[in-house]
Amino acid sequence: MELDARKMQILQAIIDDYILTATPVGSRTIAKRSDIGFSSATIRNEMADLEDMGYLDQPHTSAGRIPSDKAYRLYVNTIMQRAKLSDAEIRYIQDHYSHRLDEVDEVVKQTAWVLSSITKYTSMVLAPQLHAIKLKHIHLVPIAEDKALAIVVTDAGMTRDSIIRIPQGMSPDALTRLGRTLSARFSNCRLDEITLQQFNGITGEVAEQKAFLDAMLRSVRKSMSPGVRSVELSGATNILNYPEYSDMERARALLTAIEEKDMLYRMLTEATNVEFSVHIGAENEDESIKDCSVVTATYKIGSNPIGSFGVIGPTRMDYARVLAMLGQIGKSLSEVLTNMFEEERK
Amino acid sequence: MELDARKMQILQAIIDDYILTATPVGSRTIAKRSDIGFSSATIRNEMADLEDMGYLDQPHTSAGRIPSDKAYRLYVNTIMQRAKLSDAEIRYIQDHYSHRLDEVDEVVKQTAWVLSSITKYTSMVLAPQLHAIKLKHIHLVPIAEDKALAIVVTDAGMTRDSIIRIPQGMSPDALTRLGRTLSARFSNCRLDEITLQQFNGITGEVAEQKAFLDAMLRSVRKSMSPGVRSVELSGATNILNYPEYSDMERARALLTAIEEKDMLYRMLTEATNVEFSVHIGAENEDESIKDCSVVTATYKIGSNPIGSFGVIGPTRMDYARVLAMLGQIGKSLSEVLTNMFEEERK
DNA sequence: GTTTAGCACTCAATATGCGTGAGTGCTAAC
DNA sequence: GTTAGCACTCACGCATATTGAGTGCTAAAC
Repeated sequence: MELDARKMQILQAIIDDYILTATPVGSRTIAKRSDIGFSSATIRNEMADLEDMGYLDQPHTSAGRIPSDKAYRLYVNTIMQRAKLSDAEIRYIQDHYSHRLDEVDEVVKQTAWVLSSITKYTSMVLAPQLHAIKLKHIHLVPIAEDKALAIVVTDAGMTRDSIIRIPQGMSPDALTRLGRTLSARFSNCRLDEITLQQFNGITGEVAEQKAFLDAMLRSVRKSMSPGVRSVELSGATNILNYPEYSDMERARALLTAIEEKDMLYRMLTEATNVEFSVHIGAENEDESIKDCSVVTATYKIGSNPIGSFGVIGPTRMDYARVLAMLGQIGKSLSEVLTNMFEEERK
Repeated sequence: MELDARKMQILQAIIDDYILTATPVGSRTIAKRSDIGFSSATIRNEMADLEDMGYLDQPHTSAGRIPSDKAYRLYVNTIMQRAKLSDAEIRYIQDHYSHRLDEVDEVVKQTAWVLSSITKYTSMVLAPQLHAIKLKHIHLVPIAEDKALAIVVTDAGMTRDSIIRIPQGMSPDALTRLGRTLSARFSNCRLDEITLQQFNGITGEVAEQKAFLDAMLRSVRKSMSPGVRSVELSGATNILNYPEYSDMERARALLTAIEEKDMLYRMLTEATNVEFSVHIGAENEDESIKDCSVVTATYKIGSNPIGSFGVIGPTRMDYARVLAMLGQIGKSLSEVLTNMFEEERK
């Protein structure tokens, strides 16, 4: 059987309607639309075909049809065109990034909030994956007899510190010098590219301090990589607004899975590799969200994709609009972060 | 009417039963308990009295009685005795604090998790309110032409840093000296006690840098006070397990209010002043949780109460057990934090 | 005077049955 | 190929019993 233009048109009409109403769509509903020139009977025949082809499902014999995952996939891949946001929407997004945001954490939280408030879905934002960022300086500041503060300043101007234990007998002076040596050696290296082997390049006074350097590197790296818990959620309860989750059991299962964050972290990390991603229903790896869709986008600092964010919602999501919104928010978010770091840098 | 021993006994039986079952308790149910020597008719009479006195409510004429807020208040104040946790429970709690926890954030998150997993309620933990902690050192480290890192080391060994802009023309040397002056002046002061006025005490080379100092103080203070967003939640979906929230609308309203965190922050900040607090139903200020109970406890670093944590659940909460659990967790939490800082300190 | 057995009554919750309407598939005519 | 028409299906809503847990009251028993 052929998926001809008319079938396509009818399928789109069904998807459009179902996204809006969440109720199975009947042939008459479609026939009544002004832009369709066929009777309900004809449409019924086409719908039967579409069902055979796997694009439509029927909850029970006397109900209308609902689009299958396959239909949404077709829609996203070939039918859909990127929606254009209204001026008001664009302004809404920009406004929420216009006031001063000092901390990365704040920006992340703000993004999650804006995202869920504008899409009305559950949003998630992965904090910037800073280990991919380049080093600029390492300062070692003694703060106690056997303790020092390792301060890492990145290419992008961001700093992180962590407390490390100093080996016995190392003078504050030696510490400062060590900091300088390390800075010179690793300036412009990515944090996750520095391995213990590379310390071999540094000889002389540092050579004996392998264990110390190793501990330091680990400590610094740990403080830079935010880990599972750095997924910021917002609007989790939006889920409860969609009729597909009016069943308590389902809603609870989904909310519990989301609250866990593990899965989200995995998905978002994965998603950092592609500018946009759309996972529809059963395409999702994780059992607990096989009846949801997940749409993500990335954000950048400068031109490096450094994190991702997205929404979780029912499969009858308005993909076109969501993608447009993600695009716009990604733009604003990238700008804010880039400015933030540009400013630090100069 | 008098609240005699028998009424008390019956009331307690009703509360016990209702906490367990969440269904209105009838006179026969109570009469069947082996430790009650009265017939259902007698109990019915007493129950009518208790209802008149405001300790019981009746959802409708042909239903049993449920305890009122007033009854729970009486229970908590006079009837209840602190439960004793089983060895297994105590071990469960201790085990979850036994492995290495490096960061305060980790400890806070861990606490929230343990709390909700053991109580099966929604838990919340207010991050340590560090502005109440005493300063030890202030380091000022230049990191760029016009930028420096202000590192604050507290009495308790914790460090925080923030980037500040250096006034034009200040040499790295002057900066270091300024750090030393400030350290000497404010060592052992509480961060929230340092005001701009006190800078008057510092004259000489610092005198002209008022604006700079002010900015620095503000910046440091900001990085120390965690703010509204520092309420860590866990087990929000536990709420959905309780039949009192099987109504979607109610559940959504409550979850939304909790997700907001604003209210929780207010309550927990308040609660930091008292070792334990119990707010039953309508005793809560906030409209959205007037049918929940909130139980909190504080935790300490050394002997200073520095934060609080607690659970939100239905009013038919098992207060005795919850209080015992909060006590035990508070103990472990305080120990971990105190050790963490003791260790840093030495 | 207090307690209890007995009984009539109430009312939410559950089950039962029926009408309604949205929707289908099929067939025959256009 | 398209469409009108018709018989059929089935979830949903509604009204009507049925049930049973629980009450309050009264009168007898202790």
